[in-house]
Amino acid sequence: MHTQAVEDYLKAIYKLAEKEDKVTTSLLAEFLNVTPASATGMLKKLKQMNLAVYEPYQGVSLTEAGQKIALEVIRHHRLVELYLAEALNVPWDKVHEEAEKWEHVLSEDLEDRIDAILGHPTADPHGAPIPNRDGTVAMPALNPLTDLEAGQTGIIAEVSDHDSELLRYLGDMNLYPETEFTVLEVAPFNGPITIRSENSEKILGSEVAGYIFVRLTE
Amino acid sequence: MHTQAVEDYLKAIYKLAEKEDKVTTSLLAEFLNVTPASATGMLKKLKQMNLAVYEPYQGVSLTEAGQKIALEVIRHHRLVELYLAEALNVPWDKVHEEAEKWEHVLSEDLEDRIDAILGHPTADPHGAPIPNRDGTVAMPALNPLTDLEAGQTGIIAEVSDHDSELLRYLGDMNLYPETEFTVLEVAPFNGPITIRSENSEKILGSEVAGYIFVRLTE
DNA sequence: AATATAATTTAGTCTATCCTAAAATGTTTC
DNA sequence: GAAACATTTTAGGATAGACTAAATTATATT
Repeated sequence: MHTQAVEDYLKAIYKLAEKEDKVTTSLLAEFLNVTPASATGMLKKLKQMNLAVYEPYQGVSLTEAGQKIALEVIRHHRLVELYLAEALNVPWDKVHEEAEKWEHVLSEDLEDRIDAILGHPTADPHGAPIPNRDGTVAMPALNPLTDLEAGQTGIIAEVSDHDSELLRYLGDMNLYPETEFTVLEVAPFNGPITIRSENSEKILGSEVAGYIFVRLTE
Repeated sequence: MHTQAVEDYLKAIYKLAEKEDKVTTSLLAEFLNVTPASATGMLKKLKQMNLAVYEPYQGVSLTEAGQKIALEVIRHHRLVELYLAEALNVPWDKVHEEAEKWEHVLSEDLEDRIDAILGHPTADPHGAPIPNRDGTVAMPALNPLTDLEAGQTGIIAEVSDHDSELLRYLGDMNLYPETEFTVLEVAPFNGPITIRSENSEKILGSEVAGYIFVRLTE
């Protein structure tokens, strides 16, 4: 087994690599709330363990072995999030924080039991895909809500889970994954976006809208 | 929050103090699978944190603050054990090992949810009492099965949970807590004990019988 | 009471992970 | 292409918790 710090670094590198084209030491350090010097130290160790490809000043990427572990940790995290929400009624703005601790202590046996009880789910409460046991992940192409234009219809697929205040705000408006909506108006200059869902109109600032990712239905 | 090691030591001291009249450094070290030197080091730290009363060569005991933490950890452990058994169908010989990890990451919020879902239970799957939130524990006086004589009737109250092979063995014979039985025969010289429960006769060696604690019914 | 044995503590290392401060390397700008 | 600035690495320390080996203290035996 690897230490929690190793798992956290691998997960962070994986997640950053999804968004950024190059994962730098400082980016990683900021994401994990450590100093760049600490990140450098860990990167050397990950390299030595053959979990990461790293050359000084060149940024990092994961080896196959490293990615496998990262995906396992993410799978644990998202399964736990969903389990907490479904079975223990933990509000969706709190599941991330709890899962952050639980992901490191989940045995494979328990993972299987939770997976089965949940009916082999494919997404966590925020809509993020749950990797399969074999290390594959379905990654549908999604659009940020800010990309849509008036008249378009879609379904909320995923929302960013890092800010629990955002989640509470969205929860108050009943904007959860799988919610259908129609864009009524998009104000210019990054202005607010007005949508209709469940027969009520909601106005979202562009920052919030940028954290919501959707699947277009027409 | 305290470190996991601190919590483990406090729990170990508490548990040992239940059985032994003096908790020595080497006893503690053996229980936790560390060297006596390591235990000495931690005891100094626990003393400094006002969690334990410790004088070199005199053994340890817990302060009120230390006992409170120990009981919280034990409460977490036993609630998790029961939850794993009831909600996730984890076999009773495996719950201890899993709970050993989970007890340290359980938030108070989640503890309350689990407690409520289980209906505020008073005993874990092995019959061990679950401490209350306020730090009180019901400790009924129990007798080891080896103390009974032929003709006596009782109910299994608790079984030792440290050896999972023992648990599997007892499980195979359907000897779980709350099982009623009658002692049919006690062979002399620490010989086997024959009991009848659920209409079948079972013969238990004295070692096994010593790990079973009962409530007399007549 | 003296010695032998057992238990315990001290002293000094080791690993993991973090930190700060300083040095080195890269990048941008003129 | 050289200064100015940003990024990254190196060097040196801190803390937690474990270890081994040696020293100390307690207990048991005669």
